Amino acid sequence: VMILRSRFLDARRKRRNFSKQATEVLNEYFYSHLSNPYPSEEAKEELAKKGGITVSQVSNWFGNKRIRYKKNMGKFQEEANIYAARSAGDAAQGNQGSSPCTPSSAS
Amino acid sequence: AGHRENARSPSTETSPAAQTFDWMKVKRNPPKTGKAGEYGFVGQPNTVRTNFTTKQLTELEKEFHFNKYLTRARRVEIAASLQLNETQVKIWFQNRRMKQKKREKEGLLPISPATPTG
DNA sequence: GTGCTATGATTGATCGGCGA
DNA sequence: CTCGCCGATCAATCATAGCA
Repeated sequence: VMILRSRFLDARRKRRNFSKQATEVLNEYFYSHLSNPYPSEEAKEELAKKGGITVSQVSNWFGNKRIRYKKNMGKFQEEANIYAARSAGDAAQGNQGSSPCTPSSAS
Repeated sequence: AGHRENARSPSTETSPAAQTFDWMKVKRNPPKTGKAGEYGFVGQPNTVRTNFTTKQLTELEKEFHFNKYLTRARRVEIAASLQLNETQVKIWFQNRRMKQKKREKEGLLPISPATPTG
């Protein structure tokens, strides 16, 4: 390696942390669907809108979150508890029957 | 489309907050990029993501501008020219196309979500 | 001003589904 | 049945932000 790495370093890498609001919405969904944190395209759009970020950013967030969560589950137990308590009563844990929860606010 | 798993680990249920769901156990097979002619043995899985050189990327991009899709013949030429696998060239073009699509999509409505009566 | 962790973005390559 | 493409995702890494 050495060398060559001096790419102009695409300014793209320039990033800024998401707002508290965005993180809140994302984490809420993630832990509310910890059994299957794979939001559909629609759900992503909804989350993007609520968090004031783009759909791609939502996808990136979930991608990173999933990988990092399973790589260090212990590190997220705290967060898991916090958000789990907030939604307490959603499709999250040993929920096989899956309730017909469809709070999709119809306009 | 994607995974549809939802199984939970049979054991380890003492923790109420987080079991071990199936998606957490998902593991990807190691890359079979059988990279040869560089180091080590030939045909030995690299097990690591290949790092394309600037030259290779430049050539690939140039070709991409020429045509978004490759023909078998063209692919063989490029692969040999850049010393890459045909599969790598194929995959690169696929990822490239997806990237283009994403770019077009983003530079279209991220600024004006048209939110009437928010 | 230095060192480490947290986090968003990038990207080569994989997975499953489709169609030719 | 094989092969390329698409869409989504994985997994490793880059580069920066944030904190002590």
